[in-house]
Order: sequence, then C-alpha cells, then structure tokens
Amino acid sequence: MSTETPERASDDPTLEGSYDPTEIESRWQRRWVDEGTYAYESDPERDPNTVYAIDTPPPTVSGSLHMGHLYGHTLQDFAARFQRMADGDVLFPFGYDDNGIASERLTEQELDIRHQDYERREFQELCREVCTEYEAEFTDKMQDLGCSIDWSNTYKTIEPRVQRISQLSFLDLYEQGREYRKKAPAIWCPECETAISQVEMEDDERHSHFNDIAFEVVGGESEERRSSDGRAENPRDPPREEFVISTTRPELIPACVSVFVHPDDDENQDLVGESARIPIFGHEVPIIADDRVDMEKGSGIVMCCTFGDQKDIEWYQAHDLPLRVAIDESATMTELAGKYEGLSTEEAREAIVEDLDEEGYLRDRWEITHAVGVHERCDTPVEFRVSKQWYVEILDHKEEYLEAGREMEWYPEKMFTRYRHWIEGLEWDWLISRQRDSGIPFPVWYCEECDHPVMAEREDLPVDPLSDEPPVDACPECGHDAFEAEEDVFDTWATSSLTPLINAGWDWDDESEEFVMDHPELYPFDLRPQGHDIISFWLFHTIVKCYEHTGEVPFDATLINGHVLDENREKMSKSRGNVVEPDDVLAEYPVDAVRFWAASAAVGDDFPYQEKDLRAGEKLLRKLWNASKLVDTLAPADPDEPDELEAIDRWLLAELDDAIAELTDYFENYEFAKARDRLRTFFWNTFCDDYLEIAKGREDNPSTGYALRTAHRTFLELWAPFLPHVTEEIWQALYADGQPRDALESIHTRDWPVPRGYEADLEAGETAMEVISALRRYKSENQLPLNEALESVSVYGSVEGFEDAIQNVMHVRTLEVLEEEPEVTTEVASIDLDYATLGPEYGAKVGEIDAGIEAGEYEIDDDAGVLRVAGEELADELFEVDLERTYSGDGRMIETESAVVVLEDD
RNA sequence: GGGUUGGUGGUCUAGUCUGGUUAUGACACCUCCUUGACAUGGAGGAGGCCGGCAGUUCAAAUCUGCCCCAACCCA
Repeated sequence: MSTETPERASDDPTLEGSYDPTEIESRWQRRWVDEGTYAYESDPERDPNTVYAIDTPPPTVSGSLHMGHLYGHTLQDFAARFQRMADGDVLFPFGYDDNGIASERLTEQELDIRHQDYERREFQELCREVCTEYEAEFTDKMQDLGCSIDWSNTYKTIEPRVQRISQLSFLDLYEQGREYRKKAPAIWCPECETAISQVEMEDDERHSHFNDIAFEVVGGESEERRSSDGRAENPRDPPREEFVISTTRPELIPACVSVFVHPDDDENQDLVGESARIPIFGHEVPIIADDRVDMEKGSGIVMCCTFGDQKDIEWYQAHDLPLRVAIDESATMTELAGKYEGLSTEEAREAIVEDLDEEGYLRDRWEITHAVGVHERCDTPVEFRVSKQWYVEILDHKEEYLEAGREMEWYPEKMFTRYRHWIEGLEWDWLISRQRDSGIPFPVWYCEECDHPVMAEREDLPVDPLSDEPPVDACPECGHDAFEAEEDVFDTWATSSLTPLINAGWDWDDESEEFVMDHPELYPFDLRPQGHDIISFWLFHTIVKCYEHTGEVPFDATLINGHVLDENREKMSKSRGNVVEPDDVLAEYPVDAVRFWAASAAVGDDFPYQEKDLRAGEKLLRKLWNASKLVDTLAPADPDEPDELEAIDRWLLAELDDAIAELTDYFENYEFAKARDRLRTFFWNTFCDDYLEIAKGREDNPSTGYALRTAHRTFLELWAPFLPHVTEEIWQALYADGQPRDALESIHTRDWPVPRGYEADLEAGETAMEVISALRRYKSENQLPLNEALESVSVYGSVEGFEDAIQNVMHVRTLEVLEEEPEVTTEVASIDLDYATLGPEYGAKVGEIDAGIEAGEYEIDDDAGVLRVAGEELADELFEVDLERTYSGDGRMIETESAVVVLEDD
C-alpha cells in the first residue's frame, strides 16, 4: 500500500506514517526469539518467591492450532508479561504433546506403514521424526501469536527424557505401594484392536433393532445353595414359565451371566432368586435384584452379559459374576458362541435372531435409533474386554487431594466446586495401563512361572521391556529364569500429569538416593492454566502424581479459561461448520488486536469470537500510535521534572497513580478484562480526550512536558502485557537507549510502573473536566465548531488551578470563577433520602416518609437542619435537597454535577 | 437422569458473594462537529426494569424456593 514510503532499515522503528502491524509485528516476533528476550535463566539458589513459573499445557502438535490454543496461551501471556515486569524472572515454557494415538496415526499415514510391522522402539523413533516437522510448523504458528514463551525451554512428551520421568514416576508410586495390577474390563476398539480410554469414546446415533427375547424360567435355588457349588440341588417349582427381555445386541446372549430385576419392581419380584435358561445356548443364569435396573425400559427385566455396556461391568464387579467371553479382540465370535464361532458380531446378530425366531423365542422386533459408544477415531462401536490392568490407588487419598485443591487459589474461585464434586464422586481407582502399540512402556517384566513383577532399575530408564532385558537373571520370588515383557503403555494422562516435574527437571539422584530437581526454585509452580473441561483429567491427575511424589501441592494457583464460541455464542464444531481458524483471523487482524479481544472476557467465562471487538482493538492500536505521534511533537523526549508541577499536570499524574495501583491489583488477580477496560477508559477518555487537548495549548510549558512524557512512557508500559508489538515499536522509536543494532532493551523487560505519589485535588480536576464537557456540549448542541471562541464564562464551583486549562481548551476569552452562587431563584426539585441509613432505622416507616415527600407534605427546617415528614424529624445526614435553579441574569446557565457554569456569548 | 455454571438494552458485557431506589461500558443505530495526532476521530441522543413465577424485606438484578433455556462435567 505505502509504495512511496522510503525504504528504511527494518530494525529502525519510527513513528512516521501510520501504523503498519503486518510488517512491525512479525519483525518484533523474530527479534524477540532471536535475542532470547524471554529466556529464563535458572538459578537453583534463587528464592522461589521471586520466580514466576507457569506450567503450560502441551498441545497436540500433530493437530492444527485452534482458537482454544490462541486464547489459552494469550491469557497465560498476559500473566507472564505482567509478572516479568512486576517481579523479574518468569518461566514460560512450551510443551509438545506427541505421545498419543494422534501422532501414531499421523506417522502411519505419512510413511504409509503399519505400527504392527515395527518393533515399538523403532516405531517410536519414526514417530519422533515425523512429529519433528509438525512441531516446527506448530512452533512457527505459536511464534506468530507473539507470546513471551521461552523457546529455549521446551519439552516433548515423546522424548526419552520425558519417558524416563514417566517411568521413574511409575516405579516410585509402585515402591510407595500406591499401584497395583488387577484383572478388569476396559473399553476396547475392535477395529483398532486396542483398549481406549473413556475420553476417546463418544456417543453416536445409530440405527438398530430392539429384540424381545423370551427366557425360560427354571427351578429356583436359594442363595446359600448356589454359592456352595453353583448348581441347583432341589429345584422348586418355577413361579412362571418365562419372561421377556429386550436387547439391541442378541449376539451377546451366549455371554449372558445373569438377569436383573429392580428391587421395587413388584410385578417381577417373583423371579428374584430363580434361574433363567438362555435360549439356543441352554446355560442357566441367576436372576438377581439390583436398583440399577431401569424399570421404565422394556419389560423392566434386563440381562447382564460380559460385556455389553458399562452397566454390565458394574454388575459384574458388584455381584462377583463369572466371565463369559463371546466376542474376541477383533469382534469375532468365540468358541463360546458354539455354531456361531468365527462370525462377526453383525453376522452373528442376524443369525441368532433368525434362529431365535425359528425356535419361537423371538417375541418382537422393531427398529430404533439409539446412542452407541464409538471410538472417536474410526467410529467403530466399542466393546468391553477384560484384561490385566495397572491402577493407581486414589480412593484412599481423596481427602488429601481435596485438601490440596483447597490450598490452591482458584481463578475463578467457583471452579473449585467442579474439582470438589469430581473427587467426592470418585468410585474407581485410576486405570493407567493402555493396550496400545505405542506410548510410553511400563518398565516391567513378569516371571513366566509365578507372574511376579520385576521392575526396571532406575539407572536404566527409559527402557522398553519388548526390546530390553529385565535387570535380573532369575525371578526373586521363585527362581525361574524366563520372563514375559509387559506390553502395555501408560495412559497419556499418566505422562501429562507430570508436566511440573518435567519443567522442574525432576530426576533420581543415585548418590543421595533421593529425587532431586534441576530447577528447585520453580516448584511448586505459580500458575497452572487450563480449560474447565479437563479439571478432572489434567489438573486432578497432576495433583495426584505431584503430591504423591513430592508431598507438596504443585501449584499456588490455577487459572481456568473458558471456551471460545462462535459469533452467535454457539460452540464451534466441525460438523456445524462454524469453526473460526486462527490463521484466518491473523491474516486479517493484528495480533495485538486479537489479544485485545482475548482480554475482554472474565477469566473462566466462555465468550464469543467477535469481529467488532477485533476492530475495536485495531482502533485502539491506531489511537495509541497517533497519540504517541502527538506527544512526540508536544514535548522533548526526556524533560527534567520541574520543582513545582502545575495543578493540571499534577492532576494527570495523580490520576495515573490511581490507575497504576488499580491495574496492578487487577493483573495480580488475573482480572484481565477489568484491567483492559480500566486502562482503555483512562487512556482514551482521560488522557487523549481530556488531557491531550489541554496539553496542545501548553506546548512550551515544562510542567506539562514532563507530565506528558511521564504519562506516555507509563502508558506504554501499562499496555505492554496486552499489546506487546505496538508498545515495543513505539518504545523503541521514542525511548530506547542505545543504537538499533545493540542488544535489545525491550520494553517487556522493564519494571512495571509503581505509583509515584503525586497528590492533587482530584475533585477540582473532576469538576474542571465537567465544566469543559459542559462547554463542549453547549457547542455541540448549538452546532458550533469545537474551536469556536466563547466570549465569557463564569464558573461557580471548585476548579482551582484549572482555570487556564478550561480557558485554553475551550477557547474562552474571559473566565471568571464566582465566589457566590450566580443570581438564581431556587426551588426544591426533589429530595434524596439516604436509604442505607434510613431503612434500618425507620423500617416500615420508610414507606410513609416516601409518600409524604411524594405528596409534598413535608417541611425543611434549614436552621435546625432537619426534614419534618410523616411525623418524623430526619437529621441532616439522612437527606439531600436537590434544587432546581432558574437563572435570571444575563447569558445562559448550565449545571453540572458539581458546578454551575454561566455563558455569555455574544 | 444427577451435578455445576450461567441467563442483564439489537449484540457482547459490568454490577450479584457484602440488598439501598439514576443498572456500567463497548459495538451497532440516530443527530451534529474538519479541534495543531487520529473522521478508522470527536460531541450528543434514543434504547433495558435485569429468563419466568412466588417468597423474604421498609427496600431485590443482587437473598430463598420452584420452573424454563443454554453450556459443561458425570451417568
């Protein structure tokens, strides 16, 4: 656009022309990274209280950068930039989360390979290579956001150092007796042939059929007899011939292990304690009462199979039922399914329904649509399978974890409730093993003979039992010499819950035989930022792990950010097609403007993407730029402070002091939206609209010159956490010492402003601004240009010291400050009561008092200073009389909140 | 189904914990104004009775109960 702009050195900021964010923002982003402006230099001796450390969330870099990343990191950056200026050392690290199924898939696609064809260690090597490209791309995009991340302080969850920490964590918890291995069901994807965690499963609407199947009731048996040998000895007569259950999955009937009836279900109570014979397959199962049965659904009688759904698992565990596995890991029917063996579940379903029908057991069949749990990656309906799993014991420490949550500061406070409810509702220990082909391996082997677990030695970590040998030749338990490698890998939360320990450089020290940290001054971390949707995952698990390893709560505070919604306040989703891409936003708007928008929401609240807020941000950047140009023409860059500041200048600096104090408070409490609004209002309205206009008429005044420059420098510093690029550009153009090619003295490493202690009559200043604005309104209403001269103005009100300012800015020829109220006749317009005092004192009488005043039935006794109404005598401080003035002199009278202005304009 | 959070002019929101009678600001809208940087600027105006109902209170956007709506978490 600006082809005629003379070319200049790219690192030579000037205020010439208008602000060009495209060129300027990327220039600073490069320079900050090149110069290591935000590098954290560790010093283990440093007092932890003077270091501000953020435990940043590691995004999955094989995915794309979305608005959530942008918003989350921008929030963290507000905190980081403020703390860096206010307190000095800040660690703002960055993590890449590559250790997951996403990067596994990506590697397979990119290289056109299958992970099954490689040894796990080899495959992971390939993963690391593939991910490196994506990491580089992600890094570029993150750097485009201008966050003050220390790019020399990064980690990848797939790297050996992190694998070592994960395995150390496992060994430590095992030695503490906080981990155990047990046979239990897991969610299984038959397409991927892997166990998946609950978060990887989603609901999907599918067409299916409900099948009503008749089960024959056979001779009942007592609880005692059944538990002795599992067979009915003396069958009683069955209460009825049969009953009907409804199921969408008839192929599971060979896996049926029991039938349930609700204890309040009077109609079917007769069945409890009896047995049912499964059609076609012929095996008998007990009928049991349980209140988890949904009586409203179907016949109210439900079969339990191992396993059709999560409720089956609950029942299986609660009633100690046997395991009948009819479906294998690839969703093929097993031997247990008899003649259906080898069929897929779908084939078996049809075949079994047909046979049931033929034999008269199928009573009804109709089409339905219902929610089915599917694997989010391949949309395959999941199965549930039993395998041996590792667990971290957490149920016995619920109280400790709750207490840890109480010890942290929560921003916003209300988010603690979610954490508390999550913990209170915990019913299962934490399952940490995943039967995946890649991930961080459990460092464990088992004795082939006695199944005794053999743990890896700490100094050997990281190990992969599939490639490495166990550290012993013979089983310490039974002496057997052959071992089986554990094939499972850790749940990704088991690794990402260690980020504070990764960032602090946690490791085992052989010499001292204890865990140590490379950067102990960082731990506990000052801030854990994250979204509210993963409080029960990331935050909770981090607290569990770090608390068990260090005995300390890992964070002083947690900052829970909301979600970015679309412009209609609806959740962004690919299927709705309302996703806003950061790339598109950044192509159109300056990053600083995007940051201004990001600061608009109260922390923790979901908020919409709003173009108008971005435009407002752009306007602010221009305002700041243009105001800076004006300041630069009005005063020398570095004026000395005069012995005595004039009232108007002292007033500005005193107001500035107030603003600094409030802003500091807001930033310390992560109240970015309040800080943003306070600063914008003060900068735009007070500084630009009021003070700069006045300053234009006081160009050679040393007092004003000093105040202008002091305020301007301070504004740049106060804006710096929000608008890092534009403030840096202006700062370098106007105030930076040294030559352009010297090491950068960035505004972002300066000290945060502190109030300078200016005292001024803020009320007089306020009154003066009221008078100015009244005169402006007068001109506006009379369609006069603002620089139109006014002949004569008189002011009744305290504007001491501001007379010149009023006179200059409003072009008033003669200004007079009146000692006495101008010639007016007054009459009572209204009476304001001080209800806060009046209410508690007079109670129900307040109504009468109000009515009395309303009706004019009152008397003001000026001498006694009381108001007589409704038979009461109200003291002076309880009421205020509002007078309506009628001016009878020459000219025109304008009233403001605290002044009376008389204009003679001819 | 259970829990949590929220519902304030056309839009986004402050205020709600600590009840006090004129509900904050921005954007959009209307009118006017070229003022020594900014018309992508400035001045002014109109617009809401605070999701609904009931209650507590002298007084409710604010406290209590129920209901409706939305999002999230858990089932």
